[in-house]
Amino acid sequence: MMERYFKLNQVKIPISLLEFLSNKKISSLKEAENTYFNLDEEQKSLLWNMELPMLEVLEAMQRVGVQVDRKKLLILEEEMASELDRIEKEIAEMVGERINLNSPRQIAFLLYEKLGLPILRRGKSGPSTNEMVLRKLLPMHPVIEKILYYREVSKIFSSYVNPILSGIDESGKIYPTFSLTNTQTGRITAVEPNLQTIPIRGKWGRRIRDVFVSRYPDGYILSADYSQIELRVLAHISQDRSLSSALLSNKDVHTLTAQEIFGKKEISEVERDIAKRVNFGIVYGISAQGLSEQLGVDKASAQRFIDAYFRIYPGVKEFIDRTIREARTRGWVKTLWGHRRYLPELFSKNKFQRMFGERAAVNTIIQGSAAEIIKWAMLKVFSRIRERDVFMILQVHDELVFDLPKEDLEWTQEMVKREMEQAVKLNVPLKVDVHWGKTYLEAKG
DNA sequence: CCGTGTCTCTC
DNA sequence: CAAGAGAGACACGGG
Repeated sequence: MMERYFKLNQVKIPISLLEFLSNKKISSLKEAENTYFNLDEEQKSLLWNMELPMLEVLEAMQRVGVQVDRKKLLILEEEMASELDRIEKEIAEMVGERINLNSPRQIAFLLYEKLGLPILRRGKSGPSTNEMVLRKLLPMHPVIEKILYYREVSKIFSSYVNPILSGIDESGKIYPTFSLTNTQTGRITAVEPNLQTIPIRGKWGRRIRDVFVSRYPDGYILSADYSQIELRVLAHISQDRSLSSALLSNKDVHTLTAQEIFGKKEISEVERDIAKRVNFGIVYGISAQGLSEQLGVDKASAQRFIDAYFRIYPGVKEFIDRTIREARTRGWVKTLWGHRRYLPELFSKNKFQRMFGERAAVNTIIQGSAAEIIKWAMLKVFSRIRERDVFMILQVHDELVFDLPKEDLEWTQEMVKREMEQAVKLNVPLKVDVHWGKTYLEAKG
């Protein structure tokens, strides 16, 4: 699609950016002009100091592309194709017929009609066969395990192996497209391919990461990611004392939350995992319903976890209440640097819609402010690498990825860590972990 | 061909 | 049912 522009003193402003900042669809140049002059000072400052400069950074990243080891990927393609073929035959032998394993409907017929397994959950168009359900059915029939494995392999094969192979140019690179204006929260998105969702767990997923390499013969891929950036933003905005002091002293927040929730010092892996999910839940705008699903416990127990959380972190509770109150009166929320999200859902007749609006209000402030911090960091880092052989190749929400010659390794890791950690000043420190290696897989620690 | 639903991957 | 933000493959049904 052609990008539309609004011209102001020789500067071409993409209309998408005006739409993004004003949360409004713009259909004519006249409307763009009105919208621009109706932006408040904070939003104009965002446009000129953040979004327009970011456009240049993203355009540079798109031109630079990402180097792929084509030979490695071709080997992987063959291995996966024969693996898929093997599983398909095994399943056919087991159940006596060939079915399309990509079809949820055919899977459902096999499991619930033919094999008579219990229906644990229904969707809009029939019984569910999603991963959660299948895991519960695992002990009841040996074919379940194979279906799950088929899905794991075929997902990666069709989403990554084929698209990446067909996207490679003569120099062995792929060129994802980044968008600044696609999300409600200010995050950046990537398409064709979506390199923000490259698998990380599982053996086949790791093999995909292993095909992304440096463009320099002896070069490195370097990855720098913020540690707990959303919790740090939450601590900063809410000013909650326990959360802030935990992050100040670099404690493991999930363990600390677990210690407080369960009221003891020694925390098991399971207990820490529960606390971790509660911490995430807060960032997502928690509900007892949602948390109970995540944890596999009843709603009352989930509610008890939430209550316990708010007793330990009362500042967070106040932040959430204040946010929803303000959102209801103004109809919108804003991030630390002033990006707005309008929330008409808050005034819906539908209860779920209203609750959704409340969760989105909380989440947008946290996720959106974190997105702004990374943008500031990208701008600073970009200005320092623009005359060098170091390339910024990806942004994955809390992570920046670089491709660099061997001799720039020390300079880059030191510079990136400093610029990211000092990008903005919060009430709690920002922490960045840096890893590097010959491939993107190695660069993830 | 296109929209909708399901599923699965990321942060 | 339904925890936030996304991309995208695939099946399927309507046109």
